Amino acid sequence: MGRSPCCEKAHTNKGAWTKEEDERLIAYIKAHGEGCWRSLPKAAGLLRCGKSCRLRWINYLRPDLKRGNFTEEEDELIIKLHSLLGNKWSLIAGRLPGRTDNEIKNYWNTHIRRKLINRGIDPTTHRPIQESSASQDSKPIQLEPITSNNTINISFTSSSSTPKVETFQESISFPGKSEKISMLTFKEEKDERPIEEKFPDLNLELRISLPDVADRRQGLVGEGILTTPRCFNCSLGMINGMECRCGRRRCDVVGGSSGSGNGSDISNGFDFLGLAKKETTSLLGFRSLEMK
DNA sequence: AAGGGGCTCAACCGCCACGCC
DNA sequence: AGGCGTGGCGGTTGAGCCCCT
Repeated sequence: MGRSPCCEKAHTNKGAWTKEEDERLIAYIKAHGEGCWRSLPKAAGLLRCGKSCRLRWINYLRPDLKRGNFTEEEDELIIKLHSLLGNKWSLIAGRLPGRTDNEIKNYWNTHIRRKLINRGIDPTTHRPIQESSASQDSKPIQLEPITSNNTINISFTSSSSTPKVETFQESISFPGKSEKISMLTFKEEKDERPIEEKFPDLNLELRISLPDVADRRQGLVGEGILTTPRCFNCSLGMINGMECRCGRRRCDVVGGSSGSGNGSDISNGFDFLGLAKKETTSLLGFRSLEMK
């Protein structure tokens, strides 16, 4: 027995959305809010799968989407975030207001990959292509916090291993935001041991200062998409937990983020990538930072 | 003008995580 | 604890467009 289909495929439309379908979906979400995607198509009078409705809304119809070309700043930010996170498109999208994971994924595959290859950089490993293909002897790793306001601190410390390293300091700025990531990168020298073995008591900590979300929230309220301003945690997608300060809950959410709960609140010590879903600590799960 | 190849990006598919019962 | 339903994510596909010959 295979998996049961997510919806009754025999009675659903597929392929490109028509203008009328778009209008129906927008009207329904404006009236009733996002969420409960499975029942939405029927309620909205759409012959579409709930997933398809969700995708259409998130990737195309949301009012806070930024259409148009990526800027050079956004390019560089995507590259740096990708070097840090790998193909975690939703996390990357969470740091680019108005951009969707699908959009960034497409843009990466069509533009940035080629751009990096032209620069002689392997788009997967972010290392020079010759070096990358020759060996796996150096891994870019971020370490040691650079603490100040408006800065993401990324710590990577080990008390028991002291590899010989070259260090680089790098900053990632966020377009239209005051925050930036500062990090040091080091290259290890010919150490073939797996990362867990090299850093047995690995301590990963990600924090970020309060991003400026007022403009986005204001826009949604102005559009009539949000009935009340959401608390910061809700605006980051952390809608369903103790973090919520405005009482909003899943299915009570109207409009909002791409659904990828990213971001942080430095005052509470949330992980800036929204990776610690259950445990609201600032420590990241190791799986979330797995290196590809 | 035609057609073939490459590119773009919206949409789909399958899997996984999480919450609820 | 485990099954089920649902939402979310990343990889892939394919229609439409563009450019070159």
